[in-house]
Amino acid sequence: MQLAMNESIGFTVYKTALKLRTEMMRRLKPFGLTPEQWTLLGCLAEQDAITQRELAERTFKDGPTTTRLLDKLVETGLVRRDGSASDRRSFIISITDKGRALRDEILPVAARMNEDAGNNISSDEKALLFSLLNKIQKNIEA
Amino acid sequence: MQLAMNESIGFTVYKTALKLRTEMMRRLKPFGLTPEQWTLLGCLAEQDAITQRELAERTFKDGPTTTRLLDKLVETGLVRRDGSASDRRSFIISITDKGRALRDEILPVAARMNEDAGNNISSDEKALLFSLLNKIQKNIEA
DNA sequence: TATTGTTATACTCTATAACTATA
DNA sequence: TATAGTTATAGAGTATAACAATA
Repeated sequence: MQLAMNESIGFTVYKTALKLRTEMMRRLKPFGLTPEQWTLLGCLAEQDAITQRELAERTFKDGPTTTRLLDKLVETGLVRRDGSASDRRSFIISITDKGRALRDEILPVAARMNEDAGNNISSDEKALLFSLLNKIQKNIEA
Repeated sequence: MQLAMNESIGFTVYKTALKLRTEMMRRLKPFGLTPEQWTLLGCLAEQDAITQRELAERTFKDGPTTTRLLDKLVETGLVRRDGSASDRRSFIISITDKGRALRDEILPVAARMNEDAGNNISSDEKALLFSLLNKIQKNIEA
């Protein structure tokens, strides 16, 4: 099975993802954020004032996960939930000044993480890696 | 951030891993196994009668996680925990006949999953993908 | 002293389904 | 009917620590 597992795309990708997440979690710990919370915060820093649903789609998270992650970010004052004027079912999610400041602090850490993960991997190889991973995702959705 | 997220190795690998796991979970549901339980069962089918510690190392799971997963597999009668004769601290983990039968049933499903995920990806590309993912893991460990 | 494995705590995230409120 | 979001439940992972039994 050692052989078969190492030939499994799912197992190999999953194992790599867990290691990456664990290391990112370690590096984000001083900032009090998890990798997933950071994904939302980083997304909002680029695209502010979007609905919860749109945020969920952009970060590829499902409804309940987004609700819980946002609860935490609101609780720590990094993000704001405002009722939508046009649709009273919706919330408009915005990043606060505190959230933006924290994001600016974390940005170099995230960049460094990406550099470390991609050490000794050429730009061409990285491009191919992204393209293959995207192809795999599309294969699964099909 | 849309841009930055798609340039992030961690985010892209993680997202791919989640999609793969979700689909695998769906396919394993009729057999009553989760992807992680399947990993243990498949490993044992190839390498029977190993210690719990060795199983954990082969599947890259930590102690508490392995304990919990094995509890479930023992409970459903797919796996056996026997005390080791040579080291009375250890358990020898074996797959039962029921476990082996289930494994034989699932094997083609797992193979099909791997084929589907790797659709339209050449052998050379797959080899490169595995090599890059392994390089990333080593980068993180360093 | 070190190792094997268990137990416990406290979080985190994901998937799914059921639910409320609104469109 | 469909959609936005919440809540509840269950499985999985991480981190940490403490612990018993054995080497």
